[in-house]
Amino acid sequence: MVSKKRLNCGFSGYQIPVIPKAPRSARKRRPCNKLDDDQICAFELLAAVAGKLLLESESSASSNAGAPAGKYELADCRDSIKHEQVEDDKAVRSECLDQGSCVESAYIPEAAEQEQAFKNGLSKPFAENKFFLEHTSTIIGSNSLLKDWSDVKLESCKEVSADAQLQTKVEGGSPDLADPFDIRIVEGTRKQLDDDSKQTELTVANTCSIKAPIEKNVNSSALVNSDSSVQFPLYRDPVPCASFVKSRNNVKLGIRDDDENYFGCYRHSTKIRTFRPTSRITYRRIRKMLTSRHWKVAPKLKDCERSYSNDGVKSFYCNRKNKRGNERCRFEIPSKRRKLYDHGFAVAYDKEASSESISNSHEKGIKGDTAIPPKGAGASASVINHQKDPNVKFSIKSFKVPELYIEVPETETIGSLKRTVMEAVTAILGSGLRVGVVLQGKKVRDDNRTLQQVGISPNDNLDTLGFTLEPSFSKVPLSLSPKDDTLASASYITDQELSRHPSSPIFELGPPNALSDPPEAKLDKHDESNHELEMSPATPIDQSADEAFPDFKALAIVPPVNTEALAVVPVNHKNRCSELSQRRTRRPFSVAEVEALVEAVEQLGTGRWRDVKMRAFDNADHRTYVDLKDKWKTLVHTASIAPQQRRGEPVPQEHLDRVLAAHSYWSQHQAKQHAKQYAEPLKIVDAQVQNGVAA
DNA sequence: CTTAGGG
DNA sequence: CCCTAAG
Repeated sequence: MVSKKRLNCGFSGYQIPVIPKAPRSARKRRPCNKLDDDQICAFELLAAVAGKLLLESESSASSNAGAPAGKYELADCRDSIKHEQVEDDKAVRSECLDQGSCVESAYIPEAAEQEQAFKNGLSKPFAENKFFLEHTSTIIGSNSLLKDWSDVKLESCKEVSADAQLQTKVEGGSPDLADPFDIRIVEGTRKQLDDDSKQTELTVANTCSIKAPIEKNVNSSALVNSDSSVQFPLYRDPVPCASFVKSRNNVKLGIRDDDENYFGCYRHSTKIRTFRPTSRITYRRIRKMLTSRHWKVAPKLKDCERSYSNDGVKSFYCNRKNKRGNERCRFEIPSKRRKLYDHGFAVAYDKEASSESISNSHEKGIKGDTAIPPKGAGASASVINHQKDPNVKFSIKSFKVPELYIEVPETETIGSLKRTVMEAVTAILGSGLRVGVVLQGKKVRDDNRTLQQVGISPNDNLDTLGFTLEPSFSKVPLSLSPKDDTLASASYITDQELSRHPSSPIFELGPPNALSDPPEAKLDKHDESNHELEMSPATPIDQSADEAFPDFKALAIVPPVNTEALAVVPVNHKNRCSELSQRRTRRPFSVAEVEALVEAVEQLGTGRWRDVKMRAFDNADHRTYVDLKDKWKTLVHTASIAPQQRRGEPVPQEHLDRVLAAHSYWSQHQAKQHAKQYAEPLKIVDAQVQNGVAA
């Protein structure tokens, strides 16, 4: 098996999404993938286009968000594209949709190849077979499909003739993609394309790279208006700066997670066992399983960046290294992320797309209900109504973001401050966002109510309608039910750990009213399959002990509306735990913890970590006996090296001396008989009392 | 599940 | 911290 490390490192900046490109010889033989390569190819091409577009736009996102900034060259897909007709779409669909494994077998094995192909494509586009996608266009996946595709403009260098060709084919009911390089889809072809929506749909469903975007947008199909521009699904990772994520910037936001791992308002840490359906062990086991699966599934995917698949699970940790008052808060993002790409490349794709959404949303506002500008701020949304249209159309200029509290030393530089703010924002975004709907100043909490019921109609002037973004730092555990959430919510506030660690949080981020008014969300009726993802009243609560939580479908999925849409992408329904495999946040041991550990080991000796754990860290769920063992290991090492070589928070020499003494003692006495465990230690300690430590 | 160790 | 082999 491929080494994990290899998979995780070496990436800087955005990574190239592994977009399933063309089927190569290998893929063709893929047993699981019964789809005609051609079918996929056609879509893959589009996917590639979209991916490329996103990549491109990413770099220029800041400058020209909404302006049609020229065209983007697409990677050459010649090798990978097949030209044949799309066949029985139904057969195809049932086949792939019914077996989630299809995704795996279809893409994973060749991820490397695809990636390479993609890169190659980027580096050496064929002059004659270039595809262009207008910058302003984005691809919207929607169950209604092709009609949206009509908004995507693919231009071939060969132009007109090719153009005609395509249209002709389309009309024929089966778009012949024999020469994908000559495809040109323009507005005028909309209708023709509609005729083939079925086929497209099928293809989409079976194409990993596109699947995610589509499924997300499926829900919004109804809202997609005639605007010629197309938008990408907006729910993905809003973090614009990948480097942030990857570099372990330790910024602490809004949460306090001291040694005992508790979070001010959003995270609840203490014993969640009560509410936690599964034990830590079980949880870890799950993680483990998922992890292994992950490798199998997407051995080539890099996971330097976090992804936010709507159904994925991600962990979000904010922890402060220690309680020293002058220390800056930290927000650590696991650098070694391991994610499950249950949706194949969807994740990566989404990731890239997010940036696009960001840039677009700024200038163009958001249309449809799934759009959420990661960075929007201030202004609320306005609603544009069109008389005859039964649909309520929204044009969200920007979103109001939750309050953000940041505290930095006055000696900080502006640059540093900016960075901090950026990190804070990133943290919010990274943790997932929820959309809140505010009507006439009141928050509309019932997700099950229809627009009509709450008073939003196409003919009304909904000036009082607004949208907000709410951070969802924590995720609702997979098996946690709404009820449980409530419990958890109540408990976290009184978390005993809060009192135990009176140190004040340096950062606070998120809705100030988190405690009193925990964000809530009702389950979407339509959302059976997304059940676990539903946001619940306990959303803000954290399951401190666990590293990962089911992710909400933050943005994209928030306002799901269309039930059928889900049917299109059944594949991921059960893969909610996609990101359970994240590495735990690093939690350096505090001096106090070290002391406690030393104390316990002196008494119990090494080799009885479980006992040590119960004795000294019984209430620290985040410290497993393995952790303690590891810590002891490092302590011994630390104690045996020169002080200059030590890193991290310095451990008092006194403690280190005790470590060496205890280590030495227990090494000789090996695990003595239990009868001695309490007597011996005392002697030892006494013998080492040089430093005045009382036994 | 625990330990012990390597990574 | 993670992962695993062992017991």
